[in-house]
Amino acid sequence: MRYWLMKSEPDEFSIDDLAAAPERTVAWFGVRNYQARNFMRDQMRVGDQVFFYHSSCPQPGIAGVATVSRQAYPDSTQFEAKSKYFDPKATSETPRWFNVDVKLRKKTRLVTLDELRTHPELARMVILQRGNRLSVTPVDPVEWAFVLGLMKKKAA
DNA sequence: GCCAACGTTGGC
DNA sequence: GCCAACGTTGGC
Repeated sequence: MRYWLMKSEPDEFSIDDLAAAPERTVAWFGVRNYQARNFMRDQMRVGDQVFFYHSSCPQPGIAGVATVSRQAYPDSTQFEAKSKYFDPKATSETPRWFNVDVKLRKKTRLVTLDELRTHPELARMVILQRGNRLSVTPVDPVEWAFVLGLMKKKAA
């Protein structure tokens, strides 16, 4: 089993939206970056654990824990001409973009980006590296456990 | 709204 | 296959 961090802009889709979704599950469509796609398509398996991260918002940070509930399959929005995720080069025979389904396990307190940065144990987290823009990144098991510990504490 | 970082595109 | 131009991300 692997650990991941997945970014979402709360204006688009927040942890509360996930909590309110049917089955507390959502198709993680719209990823249009090859590296992120490859993580989803080639490495994510049902049962993998996911940090749900709020980006591009006043308080960026990890807002909850989710799990991969369905293995990668073609992202349907790539075929929808009116979608902003439409890809004219994709066909149903040779889809280009894939997504997994993600199910909420629990909303947690917001562990902010600022707070993550204060811990030397997390200095190597991909999300904390300068210039990092990947929306799907692997999380080291030791880092995962450390962040879970932070979630149980009060905000710093 | 700025801008650093980085991915993609397309001319050659 | 190089690389300049352009687009996007995302923290600040």
